[in-house]
Amino acid sequence: MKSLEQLTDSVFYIMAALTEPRHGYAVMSLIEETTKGTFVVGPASLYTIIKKLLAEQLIQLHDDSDSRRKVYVLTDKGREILLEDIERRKVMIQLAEQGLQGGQK
Amino acid sequence: MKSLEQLTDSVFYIMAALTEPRHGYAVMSLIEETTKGTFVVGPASLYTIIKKLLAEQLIQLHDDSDSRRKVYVLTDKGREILLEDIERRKVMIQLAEQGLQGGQK
DNA sequence: TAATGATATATCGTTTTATGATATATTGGA
DNA sequence: TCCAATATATCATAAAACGATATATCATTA
Repeated sequence: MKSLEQLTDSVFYIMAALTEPRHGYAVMSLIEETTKGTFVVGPASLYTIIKKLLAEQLIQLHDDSDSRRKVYVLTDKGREILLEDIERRKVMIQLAEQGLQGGQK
Repeated sequence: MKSLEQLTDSVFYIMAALTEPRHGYAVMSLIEETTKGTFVVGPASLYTIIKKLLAEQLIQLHDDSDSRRKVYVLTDKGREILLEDIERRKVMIQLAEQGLQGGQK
């Protein structure tokens, strides 16, 4: 994520999970659940990415973090970037589907 | 792409472009055009990925390749995997949008 | 016809990103 | 009290992507 122009899939999943305040472990579990185990973000990836997102101020520590759990949530900047990336991804899918249709001819 | 369970964005874009027979340079140009320069796959990434996709048999050399241009196209396996990944990505976007809506409350 | 810019493929070396393995500590049952 | 689940964290490594660069061809045009 050197420039955060585009989010990688892992980063996207994590940011999507942090549209609501959640602690790291909950983010991991949520991604695994919602993707039915298709996409797994292990602890190494998770905390590496969380560290970067904090540095980029796309997420922040939420109030009700205690010593045991650190709760994170998207910043406004984070929401904005997530929204932009959603749009990019929609176009991306559209392109692929167009291609697949065209090929059927 | 160690297991091709999920495609990275770059791989996805390239495979989407190869729903129709195209040579490498055309793939690069197409991605740049269709994403309005948002996403650029340079030659280094392109040919690295093409090499892998060939090895995994998700793309193949197309008939009308000559010495100058190598034309590639998705294999059936490639189409299948691209389709699966489109579905994954749709769910992914849905999750993010749900989160953003919920947070608005 | 020589030069130029666009087309086209390719690789080397490095950076960036992701992950497996592992460590550590806490909490809530059985 | 033992164990599984919860929870965070890092190290070392692997995988993925990319900048820079090299090389060659083709079409245009000066």
